[in-house]
Amino acid sequence: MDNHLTELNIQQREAVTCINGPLMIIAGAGSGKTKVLTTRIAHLMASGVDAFNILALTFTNKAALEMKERIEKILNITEVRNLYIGTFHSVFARILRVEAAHLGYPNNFTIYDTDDSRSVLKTIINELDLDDKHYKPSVIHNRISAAKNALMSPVEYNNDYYIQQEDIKTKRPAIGQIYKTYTDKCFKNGAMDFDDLLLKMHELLKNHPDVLHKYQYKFKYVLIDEYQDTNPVQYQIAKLLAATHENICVVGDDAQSIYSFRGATIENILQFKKDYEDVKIIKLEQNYRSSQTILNAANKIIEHNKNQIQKLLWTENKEGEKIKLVRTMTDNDEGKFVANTIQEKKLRNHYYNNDFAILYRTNAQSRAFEESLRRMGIAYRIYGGMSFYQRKEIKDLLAYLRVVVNPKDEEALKRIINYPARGIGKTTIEKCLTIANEQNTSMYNVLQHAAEHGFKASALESIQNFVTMIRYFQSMLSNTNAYNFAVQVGKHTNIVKELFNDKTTEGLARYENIQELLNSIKEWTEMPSNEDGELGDKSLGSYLQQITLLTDSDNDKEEGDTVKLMTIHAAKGLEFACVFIVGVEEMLFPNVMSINTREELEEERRLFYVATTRAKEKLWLTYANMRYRFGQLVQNEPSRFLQEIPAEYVDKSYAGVGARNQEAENVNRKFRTVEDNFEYNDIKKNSKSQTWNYKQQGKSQPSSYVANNPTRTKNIQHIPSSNFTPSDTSNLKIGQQVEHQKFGFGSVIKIEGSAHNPIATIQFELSGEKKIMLNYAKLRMVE
DNA sequence: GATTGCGCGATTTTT
DNA sequence: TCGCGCAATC
Repeated sequence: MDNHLTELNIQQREAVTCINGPLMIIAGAGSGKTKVLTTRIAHLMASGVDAFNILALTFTNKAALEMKERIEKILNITEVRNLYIGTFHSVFARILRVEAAHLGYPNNFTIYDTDDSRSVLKTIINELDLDDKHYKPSVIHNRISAAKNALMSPVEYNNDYYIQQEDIKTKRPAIGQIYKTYTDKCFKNGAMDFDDLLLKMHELLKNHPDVLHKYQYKFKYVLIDEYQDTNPVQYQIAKLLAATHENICVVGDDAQSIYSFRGATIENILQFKKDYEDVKIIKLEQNYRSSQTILNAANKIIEHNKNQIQKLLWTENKEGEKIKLVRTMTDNDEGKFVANTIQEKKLRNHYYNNDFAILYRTNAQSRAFEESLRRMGIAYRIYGGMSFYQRKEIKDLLAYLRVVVNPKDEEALKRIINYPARGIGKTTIEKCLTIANEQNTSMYNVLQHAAEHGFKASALESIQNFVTMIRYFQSMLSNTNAYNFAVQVGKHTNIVKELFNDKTTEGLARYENIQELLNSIKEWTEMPSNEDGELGDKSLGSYLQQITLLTDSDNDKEEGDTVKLMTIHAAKGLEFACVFIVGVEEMLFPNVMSINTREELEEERRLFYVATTRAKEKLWLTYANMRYRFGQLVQNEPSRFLQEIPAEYVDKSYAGVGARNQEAENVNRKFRTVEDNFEYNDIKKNSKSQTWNYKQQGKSQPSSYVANNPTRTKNIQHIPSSNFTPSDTSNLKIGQQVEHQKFGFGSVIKIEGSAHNPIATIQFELSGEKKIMLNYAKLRMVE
């Protein structure tokens, strides 16, 4: 332990060893923040603090995991397991699971992700007969989220004059009503959304002194990472938890606060000093990451912000190269320049793809870079986009698990009640919902007593079969672990089989995704737990709660050597040898949406600061004269931020129009043959099946690109035989060979549905299993 | 039930 | 431009 202390500088050591009382660490970019936090926790334990009494809150699972791993290197593993390290959301979810009854919630409450929340809102908006084009669920959700993060209840929302005026101005006066209905509905469904995890935690501590005391006593030491990004609820919770012992240590950097649009406020940093009289403040100002040039430039940039805590980052690192400013004609040229330059640097300076990051302000900018990297055969990976758990097939299977665990979960129920199709159509579902509303009960409860509600015979039978199935699952749940259970559900519902039979590229990917999900459940089931019951809960309910809080990157197994493409937001906390900040233009960066107030502009500047400080050795700033935006060619001025960097740190020789990417283009030409060899290597390194991380659902376009993949195929379209004439299918039999104009040849494996609307399930040779409505589809019987 | 076609809208987003 | 969501078709 002691030798870990010797590795620290004076300020870092002080931050680690000063264990009692309130402490605020202002940690500049690259100043060894994580090192300090982890060493501090290790030091606490070495000083005799029990792991069970330490709570460390982070913003991302990734940060939590990294901390855990680092502490494990210092301490033994069992001890680390007993620590409470996690995101605000995941830690609170665990506590709420234990304490749910105090709030009238079931232990197995569902956690709604953003999609679920929006879907609930959409239902409500339609029920209230409002126009969902004007009352867009995403907009409403943001508004409600903001209210929750500011600790504002629906009642307070509706009584707030200023808020009401705002909503009237935007012609959305019903938001308050929607908020109220939404809250009620979530409660009825036994569900909490992301914001509720914070809000309910606060409510729990605020209204239940016994519970508050329990956790105050338990968490004698509280640590909070990325403090500049906390919002008012998180702030209040931290304050409550730390009130007895006041052993609270927060780490943050006001200059890196970039999430104010999500309710985060730097106020919390300023308020901290007021809340705790004897607060100790330590500044970490030595930067271990960047070259002097890069760091000096960053310092100069952030100086333009009025609102900030004074500090000056310095480094002992080498001066390094100047920052290269690059102007290109178009956005496509920008893409080419970056790809060419990466190629050049790889060859000349022996960098790996992993050393490069391309950072942009908006996701839409990624395309030009994807194209040029692909053309050059450079393996890359895009971060952001659809997460694994948002995929349809994953959500479908999870929805079954959710309903079994919490039958009140209406969102999940609606998702699976007729998937795979089992004859419970729209009308039946509508009717259930109406009855549930009238009787103020859950939809599942209506299904359970369907016989009393006068459904027609066929619908009633389908419903009863469905309920029987769910009951069967529920009884199974008590006899087996989460993994076996999930496998059984997949089998029993035919979901797995259906995907298995779909031989299209997308179908294959979906099948693999399901397998991946099952694997992850298995892994989770087998993961060792701590000595404390709360973290050792291996039930399915506990799994579902934690899974919702995971994001894409949490599944991210290190995969190959790739150039990283991501938004600047996503890059926070990361570092790369070589960084390209692209699209450094007015209207883009700073973004048009954020140039109206000083606050907005300063946040954009902090964003630019964050981007700059990601670079260790080399930094390029690029901008284009013209680029396509929303299909229109627009001309942009270079960003105002560029002028904020003193000329002495910048190499402008690439910024002249004529000179633009000549050098890189020459290099490119010269090394073309070598490049092809590289391409081959990239394929090999990167061609392990990457089944998720697709940018958009259903598209077979992996965001991690495999160079010139020869196996990539378009779906083969069937060309109908010349003698194709539709047959009369009224007495189609199982086993009959048929031809479909599009799907090709196949054989009938099942016929269901009513007499006037028969549905045949046909196994096609090329297209997999399909359900065909015989009234519409043209089928030719093959002799 | 599943596929095609049109119209619309389009920052950032740790959970 | 491009992707999606919903309505019209098979």
